[in-house]
Amino acid sequence: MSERKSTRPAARPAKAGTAAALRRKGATVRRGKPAVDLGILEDRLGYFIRRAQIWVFQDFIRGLASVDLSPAQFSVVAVIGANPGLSQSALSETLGIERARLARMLHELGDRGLTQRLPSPKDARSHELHLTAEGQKTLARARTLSEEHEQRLTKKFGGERYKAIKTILREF
Amino acid sequence: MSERKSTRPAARPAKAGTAAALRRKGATVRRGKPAVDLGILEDRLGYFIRRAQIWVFQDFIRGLASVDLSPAQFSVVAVIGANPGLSQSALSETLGIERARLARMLHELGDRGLTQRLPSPKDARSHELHLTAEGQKTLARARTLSEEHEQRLTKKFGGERYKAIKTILREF
DNA sequence: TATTGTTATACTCTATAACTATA
DNA sequence: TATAGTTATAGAGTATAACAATA
Repeated sequence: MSERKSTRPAARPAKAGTAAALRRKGATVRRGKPAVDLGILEDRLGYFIRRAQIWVFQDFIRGLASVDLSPAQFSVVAVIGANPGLSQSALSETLGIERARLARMLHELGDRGLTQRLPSPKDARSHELHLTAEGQKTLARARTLSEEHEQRLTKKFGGERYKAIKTILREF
Repeated sequence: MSERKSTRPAARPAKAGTAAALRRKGATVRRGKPAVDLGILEDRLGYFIRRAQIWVFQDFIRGLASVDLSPAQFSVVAVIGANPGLSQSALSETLGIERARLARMLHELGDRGLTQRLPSPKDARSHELHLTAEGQKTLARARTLSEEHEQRLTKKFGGERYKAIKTILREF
C-alpha cells in the first residue's frame, strides 16, 4: 500500500507507526504517534478489495507503460486476440464495458493501428473485430510485461495466498 | 458477476454457455454457442479483483442508498467517527484520497450537516474534523446497512472463502 | 419493434498545478 | 522552505439518452 500514489509516503522517509505501516502488519495497536483507527472499515471486505485493486492497477499501469495500454485497453486487445471476428456488443457484454465507451476505445485503438473493424458478412449493422499485425505484436509484448506484473503480485501476496485468492475470485 | 450492470444479463433469462457462466465454473470449454474466450485475462488476478470490486461496490451503493453515502463518503464518515479531531491531511493519507478531492467531499458532507470543521488550537492552518449529532446518527444507520451488505457478501463468497479472502487482503 | 453502433451530456474520480496562510 | 487547505483544470471512467441503419 505504500506506493498508492506518486505524491504520497513512498517518496518520504518511512515513518514507523503510520496508518499505512500498521495496515501492512494488519495490526490495530496504537503506538506513541497518532495512528489512525479505521473504525468499522476494518471489518469491511470491500475496503480491502478496493485498496488491493488500486495497488494492482497501479503496478499494472507502470509495468505496461512501454506498450501504453491501460488495464481496460489491455483487456480489449486480449479478448479480441483470443476471439478474432468478435462483435462490439459481444465484447462489451463480456468485459462489462459500456457500448458507448467501447466505441470510443476502439476508435482510439484503431487510430493507433492496433485493431481493425471489418464489415460483418452476416449482419450489416455489425463489425468484426480483429487485431492488426501490429496489434498482435503489441499483445505479445503486453503478455510478457503482464506476466512480470503477475510475478510481482505473486511475490507481494506470497505464492500460497496468491493462488488462494485467485481461485476464490475466479469462481466468484 | 451476473448483476454487474443494471442493463445487463441479470434482467434477461439466463443463457447456458455464456462467458459469464463459463467464468463462474472456471472453465474454458466451448459449447454450441459463441462463448467468448477471456484469453490471457483468465490468468490475470487483477482482472478478477476488478470484477469483484465492481460487484461489491454496486451492492454497497444499493445497500446504502437510503443514507446516500458512496463508498468513499462512508469511509470518510467512518474514520472521522473513529478519530474525532482528525486533520484533513491525516484523513487524506489514511484513506488515500487526494487532499483536493477530500476538501470538496468535506464541504459537501458539511453542507449536508454530517461533518464539522473546528479550528485546531495547535495549528492555525489545520482543522479538527468531527461528526455532528446527525453525522453520528447517519454513521450508526450506515453501520447497520453495511453489516447487511457484508452479510450478502459472505453469502455470495461462502463463509469459508469470505474469511480467507478477508484475512489475505487485510494483510496485503 | 429490437439491436448495433454512434454521438452527446453529465457526473464521479484521479492527477496536477498553483495559490493562501500559516509554520 | 515546508505544510494545510483551497481552487481550478484536464483526463479517465460510468451512466444515460437519443439517433441512424439494419434486422
